[in-house]
Amino acid sequence: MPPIVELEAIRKAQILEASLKSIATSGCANVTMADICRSAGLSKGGLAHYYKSKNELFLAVFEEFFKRIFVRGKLTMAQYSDPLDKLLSFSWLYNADDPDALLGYPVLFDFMSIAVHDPEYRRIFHDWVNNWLVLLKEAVNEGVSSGQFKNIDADVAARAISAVYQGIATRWFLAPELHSTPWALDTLRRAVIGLLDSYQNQP
Amino acid sequence: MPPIVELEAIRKAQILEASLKSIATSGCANVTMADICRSAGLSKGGLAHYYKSKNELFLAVFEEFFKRIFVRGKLTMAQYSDPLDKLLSFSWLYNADDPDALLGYPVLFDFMSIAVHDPEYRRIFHDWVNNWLVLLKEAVNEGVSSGQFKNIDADVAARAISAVYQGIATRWFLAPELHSTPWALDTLRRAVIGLLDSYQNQP
DNA sequence: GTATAGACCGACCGCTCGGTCGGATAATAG
DNA sequence: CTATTATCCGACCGAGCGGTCGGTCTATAC
Repeated sequence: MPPIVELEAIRKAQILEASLKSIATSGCANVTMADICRSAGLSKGGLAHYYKSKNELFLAVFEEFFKRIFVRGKLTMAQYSDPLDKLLSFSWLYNADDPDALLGYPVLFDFMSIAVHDPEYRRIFHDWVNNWLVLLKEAVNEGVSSGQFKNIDADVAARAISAVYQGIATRWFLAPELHSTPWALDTLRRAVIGLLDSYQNQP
Repeated sequence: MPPIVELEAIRKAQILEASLKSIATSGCANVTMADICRSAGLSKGGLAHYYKSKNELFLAVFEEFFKRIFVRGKLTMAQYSDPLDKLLSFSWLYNADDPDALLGYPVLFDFMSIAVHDPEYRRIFHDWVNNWLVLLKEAVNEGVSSGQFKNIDADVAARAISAVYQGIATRWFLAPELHSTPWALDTLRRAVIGLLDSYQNQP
């Protein structure tokens, strides 16, 4: 019997954290179970006790990661009351000193490249994006209710804003020599405001 | 001695095309040399005669692919005379029936996930993006010269437009249930126009 | 004719990695 | 105390892969 009741939860958290770091450092294709064991401070058998296969482990890692990032985004957004501020509240995604960003992008790029060929991964991506869309949609609708935004289809606008975030992020992270953080923040703001204006003026 | 003088060029093209298809189908991490040999109609030794290692082959595949896509974009853009039309001329990127798009996105996602961990891949990505930026910049500058656009920093605007293309593309390809082609085209247009307006009104 | 060299083949080698399995340890149950 | 069960270890297995290498074939050179 386990000496600690929550041992399983603790171990799984250890393993997931170690896996996340390993994946972010080396990339999914290069990470071995041995790497993760070393990073987690467990043996092969010990790890196998909690996750039966590499695929099962990786799926858990990605789900956990997406959940974490989403929760953070939700909390950050909740700190703002103005709808536009809410829509622009994800600027920590373009902060080179942010540990979530530094870990997150390598993991996200790896994830997407697998999702191209794996329906289960694509489903996770779909659900994750959908969560963001719901969040953004709420902010847009707040603006519509308050009269700050007019005649905006919140669905369409949320999709657009979310996609812009992702595009800027991709460039900012993979080609930083060409895309500075100030550029990213300025572009985000202009694009979001430009889109909102567009929806209001040409519904 | 070779019976055909350009045999090497022909074989290399065969191999690159076969590799591209294999990568797009299975993903870099899953493609084996044996797969590519089968697809190219060559033996292992025959392939090794032209490309010494898997890494060398893959680098050649990606360079060739990026070149091809860029050339197409350049030619397509040249068919338009209006600067705004030029900036919006890459809509074939959101055409689900386009073979370049269908092959291209899997390859691009794979490439980016490798680029995260490989400086040489990142350099190739950097150069590729830069080519697009030059192209877009020219179009913006045409608009500035003609007076159609005013007070626009072509550098900044080109980066923004290019990033928006990429963001929409990512969503459109990986979560098509949430992001239809009409949405992609409409969002692209609104974002580009919105950005141009923003730069003109708040330089 | 013979010699030479490019083009290509495919069996083989060596290595890596994911997964397994018998066993050790320790805490609890009875 | 013994029996049981969760936890964890690490040696081992087997499959798959990239790359090699001796050999074959063919066309050119002489």
